[in-house]
Amino acid sequence: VVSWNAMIHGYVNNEHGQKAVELFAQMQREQVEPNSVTFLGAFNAIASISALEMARYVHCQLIQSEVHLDVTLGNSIIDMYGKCGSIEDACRVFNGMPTRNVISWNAMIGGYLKCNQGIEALELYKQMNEEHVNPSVVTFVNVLTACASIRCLEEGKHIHEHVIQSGYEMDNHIGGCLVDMYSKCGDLDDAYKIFEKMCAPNVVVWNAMIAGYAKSGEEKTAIKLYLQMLEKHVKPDSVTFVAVLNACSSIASLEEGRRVHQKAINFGCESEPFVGSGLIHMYSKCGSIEDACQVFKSLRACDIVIWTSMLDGYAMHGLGKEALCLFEQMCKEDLPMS
RNA sequence: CUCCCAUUGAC
Repeated sequence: VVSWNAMIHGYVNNEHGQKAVELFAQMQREQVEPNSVTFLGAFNAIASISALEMARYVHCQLIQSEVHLDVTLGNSIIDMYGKCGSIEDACRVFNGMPTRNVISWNAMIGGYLKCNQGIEALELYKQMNEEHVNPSVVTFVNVLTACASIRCLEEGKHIHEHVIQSGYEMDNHIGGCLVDMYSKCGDLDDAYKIFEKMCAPNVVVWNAMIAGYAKSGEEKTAIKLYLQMLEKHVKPDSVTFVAVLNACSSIASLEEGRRVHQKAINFGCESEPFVGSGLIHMYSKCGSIEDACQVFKSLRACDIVIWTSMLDGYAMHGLGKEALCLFEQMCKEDLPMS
C-alpha cells in the first residue's frame, strides 16, 4: 500500500491528477486496501481535476471503510469539495467535524474563495477570531486574497493590522499578498510602500506590483518596473510577460511589445497559453495583425481565449472574411464556445 | 507515502 500511495502522491504533485485517480482505482481492482494516506492522495487528485461526482463517491467510500476519519482527512475533504466547487458539501463536512484545527478553518475559507464568495470567507475569518482560533500565515494569505477579490480596502487594512499584531515577519509570501491586496483595491501608493520595503522580493511580488500598475492605467510605470526587475536579475515568468504585454496593449506600444516578445522567447515563455493570447492581443491592439497571425500559427495548443483573441483581432482590423474563415475552423475544434 | 496558501490572458 505504501508503494501505491507514493505513486499516487507522485502523480498528484506533478499535475497528473487524472493519472493519480486511475491509479487509485487500479489499486482497488488489485485488492489492495487503501489506508488514510491513500485517501489523502485520492482527495488531492480529485480536487486537482475538480471532479465533484467522484469526490462524493470516494468520500462515501471512506465512510464505509475501516479507515478512521480524523482531522487531517476531514480537512482534505473540505479542501476537495471547495476545489470541486461545492461549498455546500464543504460546509456540511466542516460543520460536522467533532474537532477542528486551524487548517480546517483555512481550508473552509479557501473553499469560499475558490467559489468566489469573498464576503463569506471574511465572515468565517471573523467567526474564527470569535472562537479564539489562532490564525496562521495561510489564514492571512487567504483572507488578504479575499479582500483583494472583493476589492475591500477597509477590511484589507484591518487584516494588515492583524498581520502586524501577530508578529509574522514581512516575508515574500505575506508581502506579496499585501501588495496584491492594496493594488487590487486601488491603493497603489500603499502597495508600493510595502513593495519597496521588502528586502528581496521574489518574482510573484514583482508580478503583483507590475500587474497592479498595468491594470490601474499606469502602464508606463508597469513597464518601468518590469525593466527594473530584469536589471536586478529576478527571472521573469509567464505571469510577468502576460502582465507587461497587457500594459503594452493598453498603450498600443508596438515597439515595447516587440521587445517584451523577444524577452519572452529568451526566457522560454512564448508558447505558454496565457502568453500566447497576450501576444496576439498585444499585436492586434498595436496595429500589427500580421504579427498576431504569426504568433497564432506558431502555437500548438490553442484554447478558447487564444482563438477569441485572434478572431477579435481580425474583426477589429476589418478583416471580416478572415474572421469568418477562422470561425469555421474554430467550430471544428472541441472548444467550450460561449 | 501524510491535510490548507499569494501574482497573469480574449470577447
